[in-house]
Amino acid sequence: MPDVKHFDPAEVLTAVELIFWRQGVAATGMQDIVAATGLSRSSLYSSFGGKDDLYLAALQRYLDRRSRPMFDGLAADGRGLPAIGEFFERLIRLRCSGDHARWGCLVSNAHTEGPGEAALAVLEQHHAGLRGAFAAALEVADGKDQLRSGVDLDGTAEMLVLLAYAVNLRSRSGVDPATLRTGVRAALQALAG
Amino acid sequence: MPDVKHFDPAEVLTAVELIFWRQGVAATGMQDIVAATGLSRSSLYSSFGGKDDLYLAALQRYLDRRSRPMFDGLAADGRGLPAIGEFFERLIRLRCSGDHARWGCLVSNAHTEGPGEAALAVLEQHHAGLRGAFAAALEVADGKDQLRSGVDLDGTAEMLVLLAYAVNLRSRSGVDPATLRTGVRAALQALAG
DNA sequence: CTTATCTTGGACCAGTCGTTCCAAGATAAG
DNA sequence: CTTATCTTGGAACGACTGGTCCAAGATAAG
Repeated sequence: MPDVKHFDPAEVLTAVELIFWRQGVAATGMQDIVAATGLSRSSLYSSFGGKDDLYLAALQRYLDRRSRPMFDGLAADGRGLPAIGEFFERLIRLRCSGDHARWGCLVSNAHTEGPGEAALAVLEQHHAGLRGAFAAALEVADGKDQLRSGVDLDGTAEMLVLLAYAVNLRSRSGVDPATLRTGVRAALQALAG
Repeated sequence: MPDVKHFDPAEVLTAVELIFWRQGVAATGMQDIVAATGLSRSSLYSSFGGKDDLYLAALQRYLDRRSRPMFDGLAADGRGLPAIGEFFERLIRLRCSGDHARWGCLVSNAHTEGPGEAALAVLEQHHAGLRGAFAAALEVADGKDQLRSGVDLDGTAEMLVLLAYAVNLRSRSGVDPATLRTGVRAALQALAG
């Protein structure tokens, strides 16, 4: 008897994710979302709730569909240090060129958007996921004797996560990707000795 | 003949700097600035221009009065690696405790505020200043044989800058300062070998 | 086709945005 | 004190904010 939705929720959330990613939450009005999705306010509010709910859903979706696959790829890569190098290489390319150049990372950007409790939980998921992936790659590297002796694996995983955040942040300023590469390379060389 | 200003512009700019620093540009209304400074809109607009001009002035002031002294202190510190370690120690303490805990760094935060040309120029000044300070400290460290052989000084300076940005960013999530310290310490240990 | 139920477009809400403007107040030279 | 000039408080501006509401439209079971 009832009517059914005239749109695909997943598709809509992707559009929302993109607009928040590029512009940030504060700079994005519901009007922009209406325009970007083609939906009316009624449909948006009845299906997703208000702006904050929309943002949270976009954040979670970004983590699940964009970040997590990268993390999993890194964790599953059995090469050790080269896997970490390639991760950063891909990250820098992603952040500085292509469709999303200079957008940074939606989750990193969220740090400066005055995230609420729920958003902070997503940040924590993101951090733990990336740190875990680095830790896995470092353990492999250690097993393959790719690391200098005496390297603190936990601390180094944390350091690499920080480096990734910085790449995300700095990419929004339009920094030269070569500059980012020199920084990352210096970190990895210091580990390999 | 003319009247004179009934306030101290420097004092007002400090209040503006604090509010932008804590809340971000987008989340701060002119009303907030009126309340924080005690001035009326007329005085604000006639003396400083609009919101964007105020932000730019606050950004520049932050760089000159807060960042630059830290940079200069680091560059002038003759101890080499320990100077870098203490810089990060002070940074983490500043970002995670005290009056400005969880505020991050106004310049780092600016990356996600859709900075215009003028603001980007300040970001560049900031980056160059911090990088120069790290480079100076690294050169001292190298002269004192505190560094492993084969360390790329330029790349390492860039890496340390990235680390500082990440500390600033992550501090806004309320991260445990001890976690930040382990990451920083891992980076420095990798340099010292 | 009827009917019950959900969705949808778009008008509409009060509140806030950054900004402008002007009369009233303050100032100091003459 | 007069007067010229600048500053100041506060009202007002149109545009836009996130959010609500309801009549009209779409849907599919009976």
